[in-house]
Amino acid sequence: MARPKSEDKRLALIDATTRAVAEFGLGAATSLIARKAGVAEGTLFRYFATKDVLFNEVYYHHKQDLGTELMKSYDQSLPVKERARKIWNSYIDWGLVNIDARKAMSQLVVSGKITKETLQKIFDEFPELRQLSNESITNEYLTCGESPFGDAIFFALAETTMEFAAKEQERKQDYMAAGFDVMWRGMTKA
Amino acid sequence: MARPKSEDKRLALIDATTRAVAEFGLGAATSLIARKAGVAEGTLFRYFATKDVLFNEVYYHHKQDLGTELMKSYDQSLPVKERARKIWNSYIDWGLVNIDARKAMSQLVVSGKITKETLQKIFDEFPELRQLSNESITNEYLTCGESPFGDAIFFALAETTMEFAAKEQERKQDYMAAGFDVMWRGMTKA
Amino acid sequence: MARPKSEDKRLALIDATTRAVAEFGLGAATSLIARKAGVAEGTLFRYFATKDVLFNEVYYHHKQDLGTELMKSYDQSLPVKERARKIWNSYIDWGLVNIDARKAMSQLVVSGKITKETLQKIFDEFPELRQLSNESITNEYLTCGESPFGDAIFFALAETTMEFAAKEQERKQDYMAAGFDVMWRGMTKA
Amino acid sequence: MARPKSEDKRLALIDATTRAVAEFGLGAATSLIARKAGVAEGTLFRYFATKDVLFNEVYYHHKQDLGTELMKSYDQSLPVKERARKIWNSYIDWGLVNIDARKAMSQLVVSGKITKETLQKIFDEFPELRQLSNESITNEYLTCGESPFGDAIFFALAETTMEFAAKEQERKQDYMAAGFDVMWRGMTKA
DNA sequence: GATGAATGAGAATTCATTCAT
DNA sequence: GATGAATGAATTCTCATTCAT
Repeated sequence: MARPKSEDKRLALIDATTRAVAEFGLGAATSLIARKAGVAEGTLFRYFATKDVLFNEVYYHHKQDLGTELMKSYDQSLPVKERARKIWNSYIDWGLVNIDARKAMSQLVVSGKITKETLQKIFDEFPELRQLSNESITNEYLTCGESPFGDAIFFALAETTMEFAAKEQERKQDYMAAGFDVMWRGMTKA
Repeated sequence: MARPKSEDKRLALIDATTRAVAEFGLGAATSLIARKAGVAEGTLFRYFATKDVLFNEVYYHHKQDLGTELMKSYDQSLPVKERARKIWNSYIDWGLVNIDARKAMSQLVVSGKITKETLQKIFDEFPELRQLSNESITNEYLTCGESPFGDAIFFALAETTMEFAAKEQERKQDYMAAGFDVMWRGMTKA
Repeated sequence: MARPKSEDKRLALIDATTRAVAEFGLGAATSLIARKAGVAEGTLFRYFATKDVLFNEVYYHHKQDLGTELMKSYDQSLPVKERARKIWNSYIDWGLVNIDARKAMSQLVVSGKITKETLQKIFDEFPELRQLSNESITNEYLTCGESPFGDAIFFALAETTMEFAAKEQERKQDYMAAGFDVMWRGMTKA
Repeated sequence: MARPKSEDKRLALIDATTRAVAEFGLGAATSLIARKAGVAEGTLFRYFATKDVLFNEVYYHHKQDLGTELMKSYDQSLPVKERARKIWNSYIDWGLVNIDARKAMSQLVVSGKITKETLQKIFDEFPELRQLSNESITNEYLTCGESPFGDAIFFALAETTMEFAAKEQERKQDYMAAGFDVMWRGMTKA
């Protein structure tokens, strides 16, 4: 098969990259990453052709992980607001657990190193989640179905909420509720 | 006293850094920056001791510029909502004019290279702006005067709005209004 | 286990450094050293973490070489004076053969770049040689067993002798004998 | 006159260089030296055309200072041995007082940066001192009048003595006497 | 005559990537 | 397939020296 030998090593490299980027930024050396992953310097390049490819795969990996996590909370049977709140809470929780992933990704997004292809792949993968924001948004200034802006706002608010919840974990519940409140009141009509 | 150090060169370097970082990320070489600024490589280091110091000053410069710009729109005599809207609009406008600054800063914030001192200096500089969000926020989950979280949400929403307004400039007014709407409804009571 | 690190390259680098320092002083560029050694610039730093580490290893290498050489002349069965003379002659000879090493080391010793650890390592390595000067020194002003001062004098005289012997190699025997004479008469009683 | 304005500044620069080289080696930056001397960076080069010229003048300055100091102890009326001892003691004392000068000079001598002209100038300046060693040396292996080697040995022993006296100042008298003893016994006949 | 801003050629060191083992 | 030695271009930063003020 095309995929090289060990899936373990692949994951170890992705994990090591996440931690290295969280700690040292995008300038983290590939040799450091390899060391953190417990593999040889050269091995990294057998799994990922270049550092940028590695970065894209790291980004994709975590986004997918997050998406999967959120889907577990997606419950069609719930009323829209409760459906949204469950997703929201899962999102914040994921962020608090995957601190390094969040740090690494915040650098990756703005770096310009994540390709359109990577972004598209993720976009395509969880249509249900996007649908959710479509359902809840009702804003007179935006034509209906203006999902990308709604998505972005949802994420932006969630990111902000996470940041504060991470800093003051004991007030996590407060921030979670307050953030959701802002999001919900902001994005839905009356 | 020989030649005085030139404020022009300082500004040229800050501007060059902004453009270089917007285009190439934080890895942009100091030699490139110096070339863009029209000065010798060594000159850069007479104005900024290290690349990180340069980055901090670039960040500070733009934040201050933004703050000053917003303060021009700050009109105590207006009702709170209109006061907030004027600031909001100025913010979005600033972001659309200073595209490179915005790109550069988004990388700088998450990079971990901006020191606490720099952040504090900016924080201290525009107390009126922070007061504004205090006045408008009324959220049952947040104890009154929870300004930092409110600030952060304001900024996060504005950033998101800018991004979309920048991508589709012809719909700038729509995004501006929609963004403000989300912010206002989200952050104020009823 | 891939290629092993090559002892040849290590030695080539030490040799190249010795020659470069002898010719250009401690300011000799690492790029020049690498070129002289026939390796890439980066390679130098895989063998020696920094230029200073390289310098310490160069110093250690030659001191050890010298010590080993002297030990070959160490003959316990000879009367003390003859034992000392053999060592002395070996020392001068070593210096005349290893001209670059001597030049390089004279710069290294006074540079302050040789660490205490390096000096200690060498000190510990050839106890017999230090014992020799202990045996011969009998000076009424110094308490017996004042070896470090005796050692230093032995070396200082030998260095001086080498210098002159190197400049006028045809009179090497004269300088060798005269130097030893000064040393022996100076350091022993009657 | 040819000499530029202030002799004070000249001396301040020589002194600053001495201290800077003692502390940081020959790599000490000219800007640091200027700062230590309390003058502007550019001023240094109005007094000394290049860094190497500066180094030569520093060397010359201290050697001359030392020579002058020794000449104060030169007393033709004393018997040779006592004449020599007084000089010896002055030498050691000078070294203990001028620690930075000694450190700086030890680096300068071996650096290859001191020109033949500088060395010659000093050589010519104190003929009496060289004569002294001529008078005292009587070594069967060295043809009479072999002054340079005798000089060198005298200096080498004195340097070594200084080093130890500097390290253990409370035993200065012991080292002074022991060093002289070695020198005298070594260099004179019976 | 003094100043210190400006310069740009190097300096040491790093690092993504290649390739012999 | 894995390894890690080797590479050399690129990077940040330094510094002797020049020259406008």
